[in-house]
Amino acid sequence: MKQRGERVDAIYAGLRLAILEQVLQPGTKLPEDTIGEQFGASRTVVRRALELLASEELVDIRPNRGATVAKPSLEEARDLFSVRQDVEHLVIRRLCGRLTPAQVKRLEAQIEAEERAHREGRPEYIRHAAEFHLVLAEMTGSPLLARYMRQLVGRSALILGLYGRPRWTDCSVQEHRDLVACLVTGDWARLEPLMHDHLEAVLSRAIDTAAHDKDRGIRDLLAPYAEAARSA
Amino acid sequence: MKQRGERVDAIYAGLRLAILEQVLQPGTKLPEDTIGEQFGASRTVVRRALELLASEELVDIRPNRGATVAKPSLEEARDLFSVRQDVEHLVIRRLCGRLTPAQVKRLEAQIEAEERAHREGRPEYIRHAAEFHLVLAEMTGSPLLARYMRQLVGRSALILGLYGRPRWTDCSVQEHRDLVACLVTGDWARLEPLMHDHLEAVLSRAIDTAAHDKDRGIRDLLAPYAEAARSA
DNA sequence: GCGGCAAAAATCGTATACAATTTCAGAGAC
DNA sequence: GTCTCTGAAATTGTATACGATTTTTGCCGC
Repeated sequence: MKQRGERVDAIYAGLRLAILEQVLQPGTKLPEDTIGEQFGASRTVVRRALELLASEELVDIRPNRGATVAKPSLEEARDLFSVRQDVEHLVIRRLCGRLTPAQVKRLEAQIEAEERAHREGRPEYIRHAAEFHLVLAEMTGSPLLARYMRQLVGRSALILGLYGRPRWTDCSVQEHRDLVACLVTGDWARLEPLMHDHLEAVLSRAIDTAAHDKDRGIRDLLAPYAEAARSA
Repeated sequence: MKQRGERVDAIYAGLRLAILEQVLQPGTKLPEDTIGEQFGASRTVVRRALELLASEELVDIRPNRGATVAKPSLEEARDLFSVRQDVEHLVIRRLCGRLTPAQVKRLEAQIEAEERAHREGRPEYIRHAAEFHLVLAEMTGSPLLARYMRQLVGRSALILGLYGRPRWTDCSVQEHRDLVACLVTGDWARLEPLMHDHLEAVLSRAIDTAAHDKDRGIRDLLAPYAEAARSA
């Protein structure tokens, strides 16, 4: 028997990817039996994987009612994005003007991969774009910051899948290039608003339009009742 | 049978407290059987509790070798403290000049409890002092920031227990009062260095003296060998 | 048809069983 | 005395069993 927690990791990674790629959509039930059957593992292992995902808030476990893919509210989304803004700010403050040549090369390679996928229409470009931010965090040399960023990026992806518009990363590639350029030259004055606007464009715009749509939706739903009340 | 994860929480909370109060010291082995016996629960439940603690990095789980109370290295300690500095900075930036009267009252009560415990020589004053920072984070209204702070504060306590000097919170009470005063008046210029120095005094000083001691320890250990080499 | 209710099915929470791995103690070689 | 090796004990990782809870189903009165 494979002893180590290798199995847990496999299921964890599989589910995580499925969630982030929106194969498993928010709200989907995740019964332990079914998943275990799929992966050829017992509930014990599946349970552990689900608990790991819950600790990243990618799945929601409610006592006695099982796990579902997390479905963050707009409020939670806004909280997440505001914290992410702050943490990304910390990251670039630590990196600005301090990148080694090797790091710059790594970042350029990352952007390269992103651009290629984007040009060829492959959907991985989203993952590459997200990874860019994770790589930045890792370059701070702070395991904690990297850990936080990993969670933040993961949850951001989930939320964008929920509320976002399809065209949410149109100009990501160029913006990432600009970010690296400023990081290299240490141009903090330009870097700071660049990152802020970049994230704002990708994240907040998505949920703001979602919020607008939601309001409109409610208004539409209420319209008939209002009319009835008026004519009564 | 009690169905809900209530049992897990009980064991989790119990172990967490024991670790933070240094009843269980870093490095201590935490066998699932023994703990289960103590709490009257099966390994399944204990395991889950240990995994929760591991996700906060209060215990260290190594595959097939069981769990031990975490024993962060000096490097990890420095990383933690630098991130904590940054996160505390985010917290006060969000709160400065925005506290409601109710919040101020809550903070004063917290400091009151801390002072009383301190004056009466009860060791809970450490917990109260730590809680002060957690309460601040919760007041931002950001569940994420609060979560991060909870982890950071917990791990800080663990590390201080490991490396800290006993007199580490001598002036905590007064400093906390000053912090609240600045938060109320919105005196950012004074607040920012106040918080920074407060944390620096409590956290970094502890590990810096530890690092110094450690170097001295190594030198002492090497002294005989050096002497032998010299006389050879 | 259609809400309400009871029984069945599905699913979860915990305990226990067993195999795999690690740890430890003691015997034997040197 | 110290080192190494071997087998037993301790401990973990996973599977399975079973009671408890939730969800679904099917039946009934209306």
